[in-house]
Amino acid sequence: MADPRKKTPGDARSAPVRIKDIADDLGVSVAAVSRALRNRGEISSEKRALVLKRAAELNYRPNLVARALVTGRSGLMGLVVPDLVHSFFAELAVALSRALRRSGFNLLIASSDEDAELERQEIDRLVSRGVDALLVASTQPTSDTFHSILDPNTPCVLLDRWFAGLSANFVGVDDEKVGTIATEHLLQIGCRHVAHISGTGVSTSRGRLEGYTKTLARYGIPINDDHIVSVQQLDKAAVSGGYAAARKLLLCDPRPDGIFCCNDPMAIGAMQAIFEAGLRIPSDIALIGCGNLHYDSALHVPLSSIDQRSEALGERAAELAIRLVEAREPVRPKVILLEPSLIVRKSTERPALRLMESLERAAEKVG
Amino acid sequence: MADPRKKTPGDARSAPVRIKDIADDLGVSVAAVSRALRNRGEISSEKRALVLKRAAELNYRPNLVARALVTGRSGLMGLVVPDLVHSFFAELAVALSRALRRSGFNLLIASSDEDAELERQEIDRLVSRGVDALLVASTQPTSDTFHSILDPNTPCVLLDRWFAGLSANFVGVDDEKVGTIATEHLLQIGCRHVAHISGTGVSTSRGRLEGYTKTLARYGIPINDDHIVSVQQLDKAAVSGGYAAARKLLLCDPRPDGIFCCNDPMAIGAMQAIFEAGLRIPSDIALIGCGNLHYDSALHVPLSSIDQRSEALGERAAELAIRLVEAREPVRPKVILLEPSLIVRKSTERPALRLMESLERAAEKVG
DNA sequence: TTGAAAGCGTTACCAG
DNA sequence: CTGGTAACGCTTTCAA
Repeated sequence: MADPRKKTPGDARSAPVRIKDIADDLGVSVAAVSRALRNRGEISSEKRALVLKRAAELNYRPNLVARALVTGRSGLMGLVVPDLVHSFFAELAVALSRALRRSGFNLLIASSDEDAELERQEIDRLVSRGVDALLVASTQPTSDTFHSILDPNTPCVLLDRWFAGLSANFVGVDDEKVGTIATEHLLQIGCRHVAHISGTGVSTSRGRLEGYTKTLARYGIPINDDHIVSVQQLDKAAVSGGYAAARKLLLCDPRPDGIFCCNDPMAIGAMQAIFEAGLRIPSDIALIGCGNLHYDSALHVPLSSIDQRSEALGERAAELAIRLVEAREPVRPKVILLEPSLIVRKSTERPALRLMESLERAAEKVG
Repeated sequence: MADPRKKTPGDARSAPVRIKDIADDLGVSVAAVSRALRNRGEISSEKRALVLKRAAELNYRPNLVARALVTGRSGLMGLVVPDLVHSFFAELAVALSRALRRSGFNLLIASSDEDAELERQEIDRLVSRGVDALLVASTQPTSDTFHSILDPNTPCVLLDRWFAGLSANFVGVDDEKVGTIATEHLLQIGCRHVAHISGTGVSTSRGRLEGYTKTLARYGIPINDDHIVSVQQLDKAAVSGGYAAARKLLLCDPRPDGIFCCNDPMAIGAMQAIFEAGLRIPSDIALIGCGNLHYDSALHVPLSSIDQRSEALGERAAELAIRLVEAREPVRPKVILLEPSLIVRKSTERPALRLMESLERAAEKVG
């Protein structure tokens, strides 16, 4: 007798086994099998054992699509980032994916290419796919456009970037502090003319710029507008953007002796420009980036950076997203601000600092 | 009048709008709305326009989960890699994701952590989720274990790594050629003692090793077993593995004057070991890796590498996977081998080579 | 404890 | 061209 569920007569592929198949096979109801399989609801332990055994034999795989349709929960989370090629977002995606897996969620990743409209489409699509929550490093220009995109039924966590005035879930670092730490570090190693290569449009750039200007002010240093250069494509063309910006800075008078870059790829571009100009790092110009990417320490000159804690960020975001999904009712938006930290490498190591370090090391040994 | 579809009485969230809502609203059948929305089947253009307009007004989003259940196609592809933190796989994931998006697919990414059992579980789960195809850089030890994992109804494309004797779809580079190009390059720049830091267990390592030994043989150079060091954790701990392996190599007599590393992270580790030993690259030891990662050119010494064409690989794999999904019947397995290419950077630039290059450049100008 | 049956939102088949 | 309606595989209520 031919199996009516075979796709095509000559096809070797057999249809996947369903709950009903197990039920028929065992002469019990589908309800019982469903309960046994998930170890839920009332069921005798003998029957459960029987079902489990048969399911294993038949290599039964639950159809998660069907389950999602009836339960209204897919076990999927959606991640939207501006550019997955930018290592910070790749690292973030990895951390998120890891953390979510532990709770049985899978991650659906979409790139917006720093295009607000494309981001809208991707979010729409993820919502259509029934993701239980959305995690997005948004590229929207304003809080309004962002809000208009969201689906009221899908909880959302903002990553890395936030919007003024928008009450939303957010996980990221304190960007003003990022700017403060970096700028202060450059000042403390003796830089007199600290420049900044900035991004545009997003909260991270604004916050870091603010940390930069406030710190200079606090140190009584006048702000030189020429020493602040903005790069348009924050992530997509960061390296070339940083390169171009640094070249502009090198023409300034006075020439900067320290540059704080909005992110590490920009710093890599800047590094290249500095070398091409025949200058040395850090002796002529000290350089610090932001993101603390995995390969920073292996760069031409190992790059000092501000750690944005991509791993912790992923964990905390996953945690928060899961809590939102679990909550039956809407929950008050939560903001998680992680502390950025300074990672000193060769690109900002000046003799003075090296001296201090060796003193500290000596002190450690003594203590 | 209370909407019976509201989740909870006090809840501001309203249930998503369905086809049925539009149908009721317009006084037409769900079938008509469904057809209009997808622009399929017979339907008058006036009615279609009407439906489309109302759908837009109501901000209708198709429920892709329901659609997947009935059509048996999810529009999802599953990617399984050993370690997403390894840049090669991150770059591959990005390329794949990009290519798939153009055809309306989303990508579900899972990491196996180089654990065969975990890989099995992840594949199971992706199949459960109804992915239309699987793309996997497998960590299984043998062709048999791999085959036993697969679902007969879900087409699969092997990425980067393949299994002897398994007739399957595969997209990757020709690994023996990788080994040949790298080894030959080191010989041609004048290395007399070329060592190899190898991986274990997977086809890529075996192929590259084979290219290495065959090339030495072809040049009439006896193989020195001490000059071949294997690293266990191919991707998870590649940097530290490369570091340890290089340290071992530095103790050899004769000491290698050129090292071909199985991948770039290993080369980064090796680079560190070489510097720590007070040696210079490339003058004391030339170094070449494999993968041509984005940041290679910004490293301490810009790293020569064999390009594995992660972008093209993603593209071709996406293409192939889509074809498999589209095909109604099983299609004969296809193997796509991409040509690896040599990327020369400072880590293998020897005076002799520079001379040759300038000669070539001069020749070009003349020609 | 058990099983029958009513959905979940969509598509696809058929009869008008 | 149109509109009922039966699936898709599963969970969950409800009555036995």
